Amino acid sequence: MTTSTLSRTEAVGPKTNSARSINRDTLLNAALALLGPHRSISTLSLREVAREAGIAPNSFYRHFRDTDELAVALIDSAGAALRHIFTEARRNIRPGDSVTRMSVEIFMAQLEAEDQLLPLLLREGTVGSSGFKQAVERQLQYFENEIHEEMVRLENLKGNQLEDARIAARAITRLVFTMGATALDQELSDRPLLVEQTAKMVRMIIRGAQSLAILADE
Amino acid sequence: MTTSTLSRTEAVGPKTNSARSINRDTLLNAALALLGPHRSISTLSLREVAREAGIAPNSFYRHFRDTDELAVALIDSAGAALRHIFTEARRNIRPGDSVTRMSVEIFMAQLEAEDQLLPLLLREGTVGSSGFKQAVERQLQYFENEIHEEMVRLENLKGNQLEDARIAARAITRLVFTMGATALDQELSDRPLLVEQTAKMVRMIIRGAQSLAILADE
DNA sequence: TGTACATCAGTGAACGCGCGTTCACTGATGTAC
DNA sequence: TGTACATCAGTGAACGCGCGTTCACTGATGTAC
Repeated sequence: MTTSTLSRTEAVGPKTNSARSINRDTLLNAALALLGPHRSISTLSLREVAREAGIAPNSFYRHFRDTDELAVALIDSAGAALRHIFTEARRNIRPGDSVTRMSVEIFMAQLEAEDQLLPLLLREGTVGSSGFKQAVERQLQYFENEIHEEMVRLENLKGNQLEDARIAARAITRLVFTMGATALDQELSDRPLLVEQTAKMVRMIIRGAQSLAILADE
Repeated sequence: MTTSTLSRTEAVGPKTNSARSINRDTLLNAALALLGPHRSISTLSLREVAREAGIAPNSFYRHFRDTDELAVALIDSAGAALRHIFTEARRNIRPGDSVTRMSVEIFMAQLEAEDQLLPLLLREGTVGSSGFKQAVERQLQYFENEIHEEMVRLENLKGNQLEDARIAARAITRLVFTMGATALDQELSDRPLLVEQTAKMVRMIIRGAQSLAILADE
């Protein structure tokens, strides 16, 4: 996982050539530092990122073919961060409402992460080159699979059936990320409300999926 | 509502000065023509739009202060298109599943509209200037209100209660637009499946909201 | 341990380009007397 | 109906700027003999 604040040209001395201190991560962090609610990945310029990273513009090419390749790498980093959060969430699962819990955990992680990694996944997923979009879809797929797996596991225990658990998982995925992206634009004081709302939405979907499954059984 | 193909400089003769044929709509349509799945509003340049519209770059300023103002106008057009679709959908409502029906109607309208108006509402809503974002939120709010109203109306008839119908309406809104935006990037042949999935998601939410309401009653 | 060489991440200078914005202008249309 | 004037949507030329990309380069590091 990218840690978002690497040493970045840590005063090895001015103008030290070939200091070997710059690598792909340095550039990714520089890009992250430039992003924000009003700034999307696709508007980042090569020169800008290079400037932020403290290297000459043409040095960028030593690490990435172009800014699109950097964008994809950024998304993959976000995916890694996501995986990390899942692992943590699993560790603290209480039985009963763990899907909701996992989802909300992700939601909150989006809000609290000091880097802007996670929001990229949905906020930016709908615009950009096709390579970039595919990278985003790949990561969302992972989220979806995790949620699905967890739903099936829990519902097997309970003896219920879930109709189209996969569709429910997909709905949850999209909702959580959309709400997360929305929340980032809101006042800090509104966030607890949004967290609660999102949890409710997730519960509705799960409950609805169960209910429809029971109907289908009869 | 913007009709997406106005007469656009309809051969009045070459170089006819002050032909009065160019207006805000002409520029909006030019902008629309440039947009597509890989092109977001925020990347449109003033010169590009002017070129597409067939006017000199500086003439742009006669109609809009800058491209951001044009972006907001575009979103408002999308809102008008949305309202139109709602009116149509209402006209053909069958009792029983009309919220789902309305939602899916919107979803399909997104896919079929030859102009790219509707997708803008969610696809682009998460990036851009704050003025732009607010414009998007305003239009989504309208969608949400319509769905909410319809849910309450129907459920009153049925004698059920809906817990947090507003939250359910919000969830439906976000889902429908996200799925619509996703669908635009997929193969045409995959779309029927996505329509069905989206309908199911909406049903899950409605059903879940009902179910949670009944629980809360007991 | 030395020497020769390949590799690799960095450099400054330069290119042509599209951009947003400004300027002073033109000529058609609408309005007042 | 004429004349004078204001308004308004268009114009071409020019500006300075940041951009992506290229070039030939430098000098440190790693490897072979």
